[in-house]
Amino acid sequence: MRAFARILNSRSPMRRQPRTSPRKQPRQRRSQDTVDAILEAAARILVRHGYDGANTNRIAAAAGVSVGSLYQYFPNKESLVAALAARRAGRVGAILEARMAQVAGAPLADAVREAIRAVIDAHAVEPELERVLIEQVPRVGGMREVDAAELHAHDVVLAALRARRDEVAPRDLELAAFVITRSVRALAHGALTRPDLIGNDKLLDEATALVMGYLRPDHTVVRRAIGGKPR
Amino acid sequence: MRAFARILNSRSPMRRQPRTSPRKQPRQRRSQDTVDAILEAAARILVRHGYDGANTNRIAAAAGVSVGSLYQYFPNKESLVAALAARRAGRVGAILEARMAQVAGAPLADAVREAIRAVIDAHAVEPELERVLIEQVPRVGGMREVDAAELHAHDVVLAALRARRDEVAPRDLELAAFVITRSVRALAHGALTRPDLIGNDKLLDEATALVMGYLRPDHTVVRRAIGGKPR
Amino acid sequence: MRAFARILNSRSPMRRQPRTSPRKQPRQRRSQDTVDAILEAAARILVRHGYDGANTNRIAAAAGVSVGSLYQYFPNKESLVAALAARRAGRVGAILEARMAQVAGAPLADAVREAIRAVIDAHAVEPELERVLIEQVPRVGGMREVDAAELHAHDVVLAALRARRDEVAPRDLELAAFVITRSVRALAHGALTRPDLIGNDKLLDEATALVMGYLRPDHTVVRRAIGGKPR
Amino acid sequence: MRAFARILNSRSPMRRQPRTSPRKQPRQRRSQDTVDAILEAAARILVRHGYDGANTNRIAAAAGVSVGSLYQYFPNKESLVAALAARRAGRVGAILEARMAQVAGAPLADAVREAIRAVIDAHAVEPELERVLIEQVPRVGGMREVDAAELHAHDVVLAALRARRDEVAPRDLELAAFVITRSVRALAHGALTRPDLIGNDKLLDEATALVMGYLRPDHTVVRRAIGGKPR
DNA sequence: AATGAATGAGTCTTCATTCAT
DNA sequence: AATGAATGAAGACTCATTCAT
Repeated sequence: MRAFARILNSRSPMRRQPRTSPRKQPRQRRSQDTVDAILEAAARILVRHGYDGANTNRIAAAAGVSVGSLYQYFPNKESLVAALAARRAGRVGAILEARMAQVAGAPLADAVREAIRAVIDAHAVEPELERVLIEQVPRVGGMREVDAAELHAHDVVLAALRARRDEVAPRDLELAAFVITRSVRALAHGALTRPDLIGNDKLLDEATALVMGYLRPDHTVVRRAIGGKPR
Repeated sequence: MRAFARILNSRSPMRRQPRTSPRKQPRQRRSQDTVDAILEAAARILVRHGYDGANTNRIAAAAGVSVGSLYQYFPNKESLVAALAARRAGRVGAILEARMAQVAGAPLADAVREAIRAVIDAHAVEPELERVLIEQVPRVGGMREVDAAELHAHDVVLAALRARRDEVAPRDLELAAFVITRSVRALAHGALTRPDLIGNDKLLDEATALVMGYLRPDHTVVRRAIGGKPR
Repeated sequence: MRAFARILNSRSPMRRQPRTSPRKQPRQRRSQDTVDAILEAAARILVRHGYDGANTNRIAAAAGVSVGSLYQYFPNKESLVAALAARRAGRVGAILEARMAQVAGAPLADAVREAIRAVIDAHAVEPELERVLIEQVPRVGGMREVDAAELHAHDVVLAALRARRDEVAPRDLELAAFVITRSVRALAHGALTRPDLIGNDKLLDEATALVMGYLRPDHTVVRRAIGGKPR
Repeated sequence: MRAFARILNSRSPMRRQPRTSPRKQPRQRRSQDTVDAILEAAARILVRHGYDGANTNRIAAAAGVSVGSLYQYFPNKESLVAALAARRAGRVGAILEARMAQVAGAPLADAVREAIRAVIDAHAVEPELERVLIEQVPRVGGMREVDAAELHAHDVVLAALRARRDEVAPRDLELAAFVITRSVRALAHGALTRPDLIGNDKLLDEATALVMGYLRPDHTVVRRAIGGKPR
């Protein structure tokens, strides 16, 4: 009963908010391979055809499995995007957290710069997929996993700010974390469409200047050492 | 003949990129009313049901016209979103430009603050619709109009930066415009989901601090006069 | 939003009980023709392939219309059966009521016989379709229309019994109506699978004897005048 | 290869009529337990979700076995219903036959009453399952087992009528058996939806009156002793 | 210009059944 | 014997779009 199963999911009139979580955990080895193949294929198709151009049959075919298998593990099309997004968000979060730990003792400017570098790099791994996910994730709905990841980044930043409470100007650290997280992410995403910002540190320089100027307004940024006079 | 129509439109493998511009300009007064009714209905439906839940028949019905009439003025579903987005972008751009002109002679800090206020306010007029558009616009494709609007904002900011070339630290003004435009927009959008930032100047304070810190690293920001010692 | 629309329908865990009522009333002449064609085709397909073997695409094709048109007037497959059943039930009810009116003044035995004849005849018009409907109707769910028709028959019989209150033995007339309605219908249906009972009055004789024996236990039935001694 | 399998089975254009008999007889004790578990689960699922909502995977899961095991004993979904129906029919038949034997020497009126009581009672054991089976059995096809059971009831009644040939009015005893069997079954089924007829002898009284009036039109029924004058 | 009936390709999703392990 | 992952044909249903009226 297709209709029946769906009934359980609806919440708001705006969105049907279908369960985006995987249907069942693969237990056997074979299953895990299947799941991986499906996810890889989904990423590929998504990149090549966009969300609307991707359909579950196509994805299954590209994965070399039957649609049935796909639906064995993913309750619907959206959950595929959700899984991909969750995977990605997890990676970004892990990278960020690791780098933050590394630079915990470094001077603020260095720490900020390295953290931002981590975020930019993390977002640039699979830029195509990244872009599709950015576009599609919001419409796929609640997506608790992704939200959780965003929150995670926010928390990591917040923790770092608290640890350096006396070094930074903003008093409302929660709000500061929001401002920083949002801005840096926006820049990292924005870079995806600006080829001139890829492969060099230009964006990193600017983002660092932006955040440092915010955290330490009295701070003098050395943007480009090369022959530049201090600004 | 849907498939057929698509073939004519497709350019990249990724996206079919159909024409998003209106089909024909309404000339008579009655026509203009019809177009407005359709657009209002589209906005309403989009807000209430999301892009996927919106269908042209439903929109036409909500507008009190027949589907046929809808297609008289809009070549396809996406063009509706495009029109809405263009309309909105136009408004934001106009507001920004006007405010910029007003504060052209004001001190930098004031100018920045007022410009940001304009952007935040402009984005908060119809927050629901705003959110839907943010979510859907990217997937609707190129959307020249919207891109144009974004570009317009960018240009306005760039022009302002050039006019104050000697007052601001960044040397690559184009890049600076990118950084500022992106960041502020991200914050304005982010506010949409944070009720605590609506109806007060908290976000405005922070955004101003962010941008000013970027433009004038040596600048001392007065965030909240309330008992705060200068940072 | 397919899923969305469905949510509204569910009631018991047992059955999704989708709306079986037509989707919209055809207004134009063309529409009515379409609806008729669909219904005719549905009957044909149902008879030839059974409920499970019938699919909406096939029915639409047989009707010479597109699936879309079918769904314009019928929300789902089941509603087709419902419409057919309702139509049929309506006819049977009308015939029964008319005949009842005609024999209102006749002797009880004659009235009973004629009413039963009406029922048997009504059920034998399209025996194939009849059989399919009998089989499928119960599973198609609540089917208010059909229930209503059943109720109608029950009411007609009950009214007749009340009018002849003093002529009939049973005291609980409502219960008697139930017994009679059920039994006669069962016999009429049963005849569908017994070729030997078609085209003659054998079943009519027996059913009349059954009902008369029930209503007037003291009554002497003349079953077949042919050489039979009174029973 | 579902389609393929069907080709092998199809006989009439109307129905594919797959084999409904169990696949193999369980020999070991464990196997029998498995079969029982499956049947119980099938009954449960059928009652709770209806035929269409029941699927073999679900049934297997509910039975605590794998689908594979299910298919080890039942060639297809329909055979499950068939098995259930056969089981039930067998029980009803056995009860009827036994009761008939008991009242073979009793006065006709008593014999009839007791036989009917047996039928009503037998049908009321698991009313929910009963209803599902009534609804679904016809569409599951020929169902030899069930037909056989029906036939069995018919035969038992016919035999009894023959034994009392001189006591009963109808001359065509085969036809009389048909009339009686059908009517009583219809009433027993009908009672399933009338709560007021459950748990008392009302229906039994009426059914007895119906059958006795048919068998002995000259017979005086004593329906309710309470204050009633003989009818 | 408007209407709204008609279209039909396309999509998601299910589930009976098989078969490698 | 049992398992349960995999299969994939099949079907219900939607909705952007067209076009006769």
